[in-house]
Amino acid sequence: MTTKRAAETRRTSIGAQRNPASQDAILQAAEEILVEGGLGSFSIEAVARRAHAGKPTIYRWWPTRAILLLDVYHRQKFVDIAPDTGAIETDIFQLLNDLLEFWNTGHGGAVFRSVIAEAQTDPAASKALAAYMAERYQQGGEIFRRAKARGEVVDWVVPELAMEIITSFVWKRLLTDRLDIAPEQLRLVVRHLVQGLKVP
Amino acid sequence: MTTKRAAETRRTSIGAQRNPASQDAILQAAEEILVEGGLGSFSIEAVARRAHAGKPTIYRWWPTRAILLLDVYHRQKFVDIAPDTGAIETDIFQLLNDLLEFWNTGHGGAVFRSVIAEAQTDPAASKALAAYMAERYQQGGEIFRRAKARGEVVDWVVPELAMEIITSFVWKRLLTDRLDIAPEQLRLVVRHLVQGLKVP
DNA sequence: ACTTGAACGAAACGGAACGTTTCGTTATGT
DNA sequence: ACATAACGAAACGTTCCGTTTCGTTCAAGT
Repeated sequence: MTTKRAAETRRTSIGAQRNPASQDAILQAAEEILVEGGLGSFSIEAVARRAHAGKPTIYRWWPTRAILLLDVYHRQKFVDIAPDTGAIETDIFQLLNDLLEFWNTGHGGAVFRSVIAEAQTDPAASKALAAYMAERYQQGGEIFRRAKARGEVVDWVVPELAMEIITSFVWKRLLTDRLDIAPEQLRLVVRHLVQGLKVP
Repeated sequence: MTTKRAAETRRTSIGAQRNPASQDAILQAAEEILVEGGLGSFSIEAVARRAHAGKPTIYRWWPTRAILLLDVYHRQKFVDIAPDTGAIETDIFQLLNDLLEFWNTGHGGAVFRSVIAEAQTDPAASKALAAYMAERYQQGGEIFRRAKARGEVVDWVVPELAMEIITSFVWKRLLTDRLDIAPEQLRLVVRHLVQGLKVP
């Protein structure tokens, strides 16, 4: 008997290389803690305990709390950022609807909230979040580029800016715990948002 | 000599009542720490040190960090939430412009960011923030009620919802450190936001 | 006038999480 | 075979938590 106890469950080194089992266990534990208790109960100690991992192992691969959070966040399956229904209004409705469903039903909402909160403290997290969002606007802007090509949207619309404006609303709802938006209410919101962008 | 040292600078009890001097010193120290170092360096210990106050004094009047933050926040001088220029577009432009200036030049931005971040951890802060925002939308909605009375805005516009949508954009900019919006760019944003709400 | 009681700043408490170091073990790469 | 590196566990000193204890300074009630 080489170890004192719990030898059967203890993960150990697989040599001079990263252990994927440890990586998975840590990321899963981090996500679980975040979803169950929110950012308030999220600590490296807690993650290490839950994952049965050593703190140095976590610090080796995720130097800061923010980096670990972002890694959890990026593991999430994401919704289609640029649906193509043929009309701008239904495109936006579907985009926001998918996003709300992803945040409400999955773990995405809790994790994303935490990332945003962390970005208010950690400049590195803030930068990473900004880069990510810029990419999202770029991709999502495709909705408006298509609509402009169809002649559905006026020419002064800036696709990336329009995307930012539109997603800002659900951001705020996420951060203020008011994601329970009924479909007809969401339709009204979309109307407020895109009515003025359409060609009269 | 009754005290050992620093007797000349030490605030003391003024009897069985709250000491306004201590209250001021604590709130000012809290604001300074928040502005200088952000929420990351904001702790009750740090505030007590800076204010030369005892921790029990702080905990007596501000039971939680969130309550202290909200108190600092409410001390700020606020911009006019419902300017009346006679036209919806210029009303909104002025509102957002004033808000941006307040956040950029004063301490309002840093403090408000911290309140939002704190609300992601503390449910009580979240509730207080939600109540405050609801009141703001109610007041700011006056812009749209006036515009509707003038026949400038279509009838399906919901004043409070429109206000929430419009302020969501600057919220997101505040939280992602991108408040440097040039006047002409802000004018473009306002155009995106209100063009569709106007009577054709 | 005297006593009671509450607020004040300072100091110290036990507990939790921080980020780091030390250790013995495991297994890869040379 | 041997150096190297990752692993989990344990312990380190530090910081902040929220609370308690202490001696003081006064206002309020008797």
